[in-house]
Amino acid sequence: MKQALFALCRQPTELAACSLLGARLVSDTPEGRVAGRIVEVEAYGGAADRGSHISRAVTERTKIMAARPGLAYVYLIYGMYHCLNVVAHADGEAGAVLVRAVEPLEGLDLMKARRGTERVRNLCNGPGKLCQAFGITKRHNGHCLTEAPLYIVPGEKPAEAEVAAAPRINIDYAGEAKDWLWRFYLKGNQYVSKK
DNA sequence: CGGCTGATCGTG
DNA sequence: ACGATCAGCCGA
Repeated sequence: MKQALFALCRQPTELAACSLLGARLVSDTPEGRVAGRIVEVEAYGGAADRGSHISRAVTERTKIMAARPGLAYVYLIYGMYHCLNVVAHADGEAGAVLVRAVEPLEGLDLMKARRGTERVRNLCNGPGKLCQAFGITKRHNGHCLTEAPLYIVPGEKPAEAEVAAAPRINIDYAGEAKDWLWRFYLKGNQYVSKK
């Protein structure tokens, strides 16, 4: 079970990204448990991917992208939101998968309270939103995602026909890499962040 | 569309 | 030390 996530994350980042679709993300806190199904991800690679944090420089913050597959890379964006990534890459490479959207399954009331909305579709349909709903902060940076209190249970890899590939969002600075089809989501799923 | 917000990182 | 930048979200 734990080996399953490690094996999934130890392959080229874009393949790991696809394979994470359908997996279950669980967060336990003193306030309760929330859980959901991953429905949208983006792959961010190593030196060759100008959209990726680590391609600019290997720094204290970004070096985790080259660390052990299966760890969480959580960072603060725009001063107020967090983004959850899963370190994933082939041996000797670097990369991480951004979890962009989740379909809420468990702990809906807690999610609603944390998010300040009653609309289920607005709870987890964005990387900052799902971190808010799941209580994910920089404290989870470096945490191993096979372990409580924040963990991922891989599911069946979705059939290729159910997966859509698209350019990644908000990386205009990434040169030619901005056109790479490294965003993946489940076709027709209503909890995806954008159509 | 614009405002919010602060860690991060290159520059001096 | 300083300033530019930013893999978002919200409300109008």
